[in-house]
Amino acid sequence: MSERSAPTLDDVARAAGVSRATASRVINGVVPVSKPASEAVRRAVAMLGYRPNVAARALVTRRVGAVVVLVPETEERVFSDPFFPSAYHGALEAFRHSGIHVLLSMAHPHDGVDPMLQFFQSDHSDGAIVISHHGQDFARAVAASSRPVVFVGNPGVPGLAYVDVDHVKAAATATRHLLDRGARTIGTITGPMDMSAGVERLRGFQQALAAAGRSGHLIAEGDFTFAGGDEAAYGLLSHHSDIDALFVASDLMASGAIRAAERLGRRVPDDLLVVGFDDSVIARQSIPTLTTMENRPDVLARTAGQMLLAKLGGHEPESPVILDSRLVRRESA
Amino acid sequence: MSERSAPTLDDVARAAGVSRATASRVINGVVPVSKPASEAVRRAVAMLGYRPNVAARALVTRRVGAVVVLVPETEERVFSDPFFPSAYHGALEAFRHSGIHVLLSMAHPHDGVDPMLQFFQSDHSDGAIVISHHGQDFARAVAASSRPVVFVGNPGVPGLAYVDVDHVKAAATATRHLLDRGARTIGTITGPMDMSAGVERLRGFQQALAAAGRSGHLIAEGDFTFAGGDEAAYGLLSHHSDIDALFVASDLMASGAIRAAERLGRRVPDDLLVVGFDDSVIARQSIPTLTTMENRPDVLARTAGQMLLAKLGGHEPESPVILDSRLVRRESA
DNA sequence: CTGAAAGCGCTAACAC
DNA sequence: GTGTTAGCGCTTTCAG
Repeated sequence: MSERSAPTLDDVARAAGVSRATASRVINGVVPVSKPASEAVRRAVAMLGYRPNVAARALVTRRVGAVVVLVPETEERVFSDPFFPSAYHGALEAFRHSGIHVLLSMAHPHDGVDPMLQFFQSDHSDGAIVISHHGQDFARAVAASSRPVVFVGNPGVPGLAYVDVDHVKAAATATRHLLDRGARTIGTITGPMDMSAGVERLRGFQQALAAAGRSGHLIAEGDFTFAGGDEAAYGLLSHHSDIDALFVASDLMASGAIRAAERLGRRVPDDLLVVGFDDSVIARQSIPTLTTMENRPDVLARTAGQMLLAKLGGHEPESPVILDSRLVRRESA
Repeated sequence: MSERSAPTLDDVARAAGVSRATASRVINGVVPVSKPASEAVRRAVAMLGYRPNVAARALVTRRVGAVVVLVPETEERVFSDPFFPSAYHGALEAFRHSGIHVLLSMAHPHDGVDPMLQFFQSDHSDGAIVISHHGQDFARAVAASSRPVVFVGNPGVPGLAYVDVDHVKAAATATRHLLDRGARTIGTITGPMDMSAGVERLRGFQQALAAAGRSGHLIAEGDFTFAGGDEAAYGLLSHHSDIDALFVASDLMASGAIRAAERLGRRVPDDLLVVGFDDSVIARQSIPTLTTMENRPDVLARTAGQMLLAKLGGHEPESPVILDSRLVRRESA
């Protein structure tokens, strides 16, 4: 309520009996400054309760001290798939001792990604990590900014930095596991076809099947949600009663698929083997527990954060960074 | 990559053949400006791809165009209780057509609330909505800022604006419902005792019991998490086998309590009546479905947002705003 | 090691 | 209606 405006650097300098330049130096820890001067400034800062004005500072340094995690998915989805909290956590970790804040921005159910884009392009942040983008438009729009961006997942646009999992290989591993378990007719519930993770996991599935001399045409497209997995599996299983195994491109969808199977009177794993993807908490909570491919959103995002940090420091990180995945065996297959 | 720095207002003005002031006027939609001038400016903006520099603007207007939702809980909790997404959604709605961005900030599991506080006090935002604070320190610290703040839930500090539910009344309603259903021995799992919602719901419980001539001493403190509800209920029920009804201060805890009851061989609602609080998605998904007290985090946060908007506009909103709650009957009681 | 001075890009009086 | 002129609070050459 005290309407006397906040103390400025000038006030501090005056109170400390030094120039504004010197005060600035000690506050920013810039090297050459004498002990008495720096102590006087420190005292003045404490006494006045001085806080640097970020706008003024940003105006000259072109740095605001914050980065943003851009998730072009609706809040509803962000809050319902454990992938995102984990990823956000990883991002937070990367910037933990950097003095840089990590903001989170998601799409509005009605307004879509425009506000996010606008926020980012208004230079409220020094850079961005993009997680779970669809298509290439968003990637392009984000990359058009003058600030550095790192993607989690291949943006499909040359020259943009990203971290990713080897989805093709991971999906092939999952599919081979199903074959090894004696599956004869394997279907898949894919991720969205406008996401590289969706497309590549499908490709891995098909490659593994082709390598085994099988055809991989039992495909239903999902959207990485529980309901989407349920629906896709229901359609696939009711049209193809001979399917005895399913590779599902995410755990959340896999648990939806299991529910669909139950509705159709098929038990997992007895009548139907299921392998998911992500090894998220859902895989452990599901009944039966899910055999799945490891995926570490926290590591992905942390790595992306480190790459972004490098870029902010003027270095160009190696890109892409591709993480490996391994099979986690549980009850469902 | 183009290293030529971004166009400034000066560039726009020059390209449009007007002064910087006029350019600024049309960009900000300030009234008096001639048609030809405004069109020339608009063209120049489009041609140059001009974007206002928010730092420079903020420096003079003292407005950054963003508010923040401060949730002093760990990300883990924020992402696991449906209360928060709903609240965030409400906040978003309030600012939807205001041109003001709504950021989300939560506590770090290790670093606690300090980074949040620092972020807010660094004036990265124009104001804040605080949701789910514990104790009074956080409220005080936030309120010490020069920017407006509105709380969801009574901050317990005089003079601070807030929206809340009438927890006492709601808890009493829930408890009376249990009595009406013939419960003889009613226990409660409370929220944290450092939160007003926790304290007041307990008070309502006790008042209702006292009014009915019963004693309300069967109390276990919970922490609004699933595991906390499970644990608290387990302890309470195993020490007091005569308990035949439970008022649980949140749905998430109530579903934990049901799990505990099952472990103790008691079925809900046959052996044990349970009333939750929040009417969240959990109440509908739970088995059995939960009888609960309505609570609308989205409405609470939207209202808080409207109040904050009023404050930003220089008006002082009426405070507190107290919302009513009603019983939602389902299977558990 | 320190101070003086020049802006960063923008808005807001204030004149015209 | 429009241009001129001050700054907003800070960092950063550049001299000393």
